[in-house]
Amino acid sequence: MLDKNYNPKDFEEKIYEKWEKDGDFKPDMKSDKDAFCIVIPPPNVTGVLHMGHALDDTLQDILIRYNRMLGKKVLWQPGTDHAGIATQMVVERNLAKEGISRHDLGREKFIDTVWQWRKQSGGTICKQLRRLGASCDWSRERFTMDEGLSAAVRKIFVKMYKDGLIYKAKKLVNWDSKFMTAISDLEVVQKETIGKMYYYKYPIEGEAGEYIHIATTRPETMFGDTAVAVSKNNDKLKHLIGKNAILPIVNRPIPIIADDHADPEKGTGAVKITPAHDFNDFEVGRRHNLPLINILNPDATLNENTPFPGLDTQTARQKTIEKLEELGLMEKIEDHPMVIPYGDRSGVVIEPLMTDQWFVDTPKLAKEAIRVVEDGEMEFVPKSYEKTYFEWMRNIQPWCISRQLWWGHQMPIWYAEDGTIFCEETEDEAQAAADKHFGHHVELTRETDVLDTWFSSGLWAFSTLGWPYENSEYLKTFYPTSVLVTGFDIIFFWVARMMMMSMYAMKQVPFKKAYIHGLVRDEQGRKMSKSKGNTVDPMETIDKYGADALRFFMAAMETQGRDINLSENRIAGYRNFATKLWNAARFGEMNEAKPSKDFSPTLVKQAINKWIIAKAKEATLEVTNNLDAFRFSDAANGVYQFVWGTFCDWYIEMIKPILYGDDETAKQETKATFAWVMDRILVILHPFMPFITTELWDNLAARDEKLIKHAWPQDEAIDNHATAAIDWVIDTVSAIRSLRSEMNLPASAKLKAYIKDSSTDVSSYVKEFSNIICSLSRLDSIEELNGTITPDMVQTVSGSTTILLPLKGVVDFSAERERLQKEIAQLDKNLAGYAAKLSNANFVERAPAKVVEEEKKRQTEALANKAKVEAALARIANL
RNA sequence: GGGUGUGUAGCUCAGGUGGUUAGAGCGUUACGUUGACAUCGUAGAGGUCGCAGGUUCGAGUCCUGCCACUCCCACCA
Repeated sequence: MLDKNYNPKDFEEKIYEKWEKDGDFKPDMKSDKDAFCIVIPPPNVTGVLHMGHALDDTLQDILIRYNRMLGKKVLWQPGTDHAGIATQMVVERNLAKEGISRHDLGREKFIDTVWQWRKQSGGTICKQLRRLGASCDWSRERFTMDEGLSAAVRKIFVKMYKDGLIYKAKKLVNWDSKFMTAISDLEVVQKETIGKMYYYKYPIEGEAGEYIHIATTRPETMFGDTAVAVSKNNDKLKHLIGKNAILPIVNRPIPIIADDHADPEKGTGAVKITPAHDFNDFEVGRRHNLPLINILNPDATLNENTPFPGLDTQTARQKTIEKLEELGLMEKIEDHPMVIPYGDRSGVVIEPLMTDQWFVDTPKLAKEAIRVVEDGEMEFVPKSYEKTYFEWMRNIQPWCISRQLWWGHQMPIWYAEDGTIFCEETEDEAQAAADKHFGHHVELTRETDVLDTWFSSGLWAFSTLGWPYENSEYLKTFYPTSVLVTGFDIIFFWVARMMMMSMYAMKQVPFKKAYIHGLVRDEQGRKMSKSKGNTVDPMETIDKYGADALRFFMAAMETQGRDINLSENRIAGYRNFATKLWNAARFGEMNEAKPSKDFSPTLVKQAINKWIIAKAKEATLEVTNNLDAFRFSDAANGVYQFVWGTFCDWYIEMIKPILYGDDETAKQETKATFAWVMDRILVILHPFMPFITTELWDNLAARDEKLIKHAWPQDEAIDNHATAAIDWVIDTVSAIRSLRSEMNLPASAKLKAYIKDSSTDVSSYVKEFSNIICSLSRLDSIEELNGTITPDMVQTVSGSTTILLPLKGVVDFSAERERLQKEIAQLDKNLAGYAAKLSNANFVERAPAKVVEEEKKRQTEALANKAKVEAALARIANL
């Protein structure tokens, strides 16, 4: 017996545990069916589930469950990411609470601490994914720092190094002074701010009283200046080219050079050049062979190349200005809108800094990654994201992969004392290579830098499947994977890197399709963030409304290319939908509608049952087609509409007279049909709402087979002729209900109704369905009009059918006249439209014959209806 | 500066290849406790589809321009 109330808490977790225990998420490797595989975008080990995950993983689970039911060999490969900076940050923060820094511990102990920390709290997000219903094969859970995945990292790294695709270079990189590491371009976020523009002047060497005027937003960097640039087309300033300016405070002469980087229209037309601290200046410096002077320490304080060693940049800036003012060189300070780079994780200002770093030659790797998308080997859904991808890939810069962190994959690089580099997968191999190279034993030291987290994530599609060491059945079976589902915000971080790394390592795309979705925003459409305090915890939502409601919300709201605004109201609405289904199932249970093995939908005799079977098959086809096209909202709304609007609102109401009547044959068939349709609903709803569907499946009958593995119905014949009769009943009932409501006929008023229609079909419908119609529209009786229309009959028209209600004494006829006038006005409006079209020779000649025919039919029908309404009006003219 | 997307009912949004009277949920109005469900039912009100042109027999849908907003990338000495 089902509980009176739908209470997801009672069964969701229990059901999940059973699935997992029974191994239902594992692919049947012996099956000869097609493979279907999704690798999960690995959440950070430090992470907790947020609404973005809830969306991403719901969509994946829908696809996974759908394909599993299609009978494919299905693997959803789960795992987590070690998330270098993020994790190190969290662990360091925890240590800081005890007053310990990572340096107190030393590298090895610190890394141990991270592993310990991962052990105790690393499983949180995977537990939360289980609450959501994610049917991942947890027995294959991977972590980017696992030995297997680390082996993959080492192998690829060495191969790339030997292929010349990884190299070390001294370059200007984005430097994060909080973590004291280089970061990639993508980890820098630009923020608009109102800063200051400082105007001051440098004296010209040997020309007393002559100055060159400078404008800068960062005066403190002047100690790193090694030139001033002026455009050779700058008539006002070009005479200074070739002379020297004297850098004030430090009194160092620097050349005034000609370079087009200096735009005569901007600032003062003269630009101070600081090659070691500005990306543009670096290029200018290279063109002119300028020396580089580094003025910063790794923590972004000024160094001993400046008069202010140890001061942070802000303080040094003030000091510099004071000095310039003392020297009488400061001219003015203006507000200036500008964009300042910040570290996306650290939140501190990013400094361009000259350091030795390791790079991947991404411009080279991008070529194949671009080609396979051009050739359609990998498709973006929606397709428009291709453009974003191409745009970025075609302008890609070398990727800085070295991080001066501790938590991550230490690079497999060893240095001999003379600096010779040996890159091998193991220390022994490196040693052997070094010894051979030098002809004798040499001491090696290992590179301390670790790799950017995204390096190992880039291998995720094949490293999780066992590459390179396991001779993996899984790799053979599931690679390339079927589809990747992820947010547009990590196309560059991850999708692009996976494409490049996979094409390089595997010579095959990592996934055949990439489904890209938007962001989950708050109710007002604002981005959710902890700092704004507008985040909603999916776990709380699940506690309150059930996982099924949250999942269905995500599916129903997911339309391609748009963000989703979270709406608690709407989630509650989908909880109500689950309640509705629950109660429909209870209705079946109370009426002993049990699924029967002998039942075949093709043998059904009664129109009502034929009708619902055809509708159920239509709904199935709709869901199937939409899921195949990744149209999640259309798929979800299709089931929703069928369950609530068709099955509950019409079918259940229509079969009540049968179930409470005494035609045993009809009753039995109806019960069996009900059960069949209920089962069908559970099947097609299962990918969206796995919990309630399973709970009902298991409770409504003894089953041979689990719902999660039940076959998805395919290639069904739909009897399109089976629906006409019941569609007519629905139209008729709707028309009568409207009429009753518009005329304010009390619900208690039991009425007689007459039907007038020339069609012989309708004659038989009236007899066959009179009890259904009466029950649904609260009539005493309904029959064909036998005789003439009496003046007190109020009429309404539906299609070719005229419905007449004798209402003498029940109704205010002036209101009825008004209603009929309104109806005539509406018909006139439509008729004018039809006439305009049909009298247009162009339309009649050029539109397809079918369209013209339809238009004529509509016109004829409207004319007939108008005549009827006018007649009705005439009849009651004097009442 | 380069690129992308969006603008449809009070609100949040659907409307693959142009073709009935433009849909849903929520909200709202009226009625209703009828033997699954008030987490409900029935009926209704509510839209010049951002603006202006164009293509077409026919445009919410295609094209051009404009307005407003979103996001991404680059850069601003």
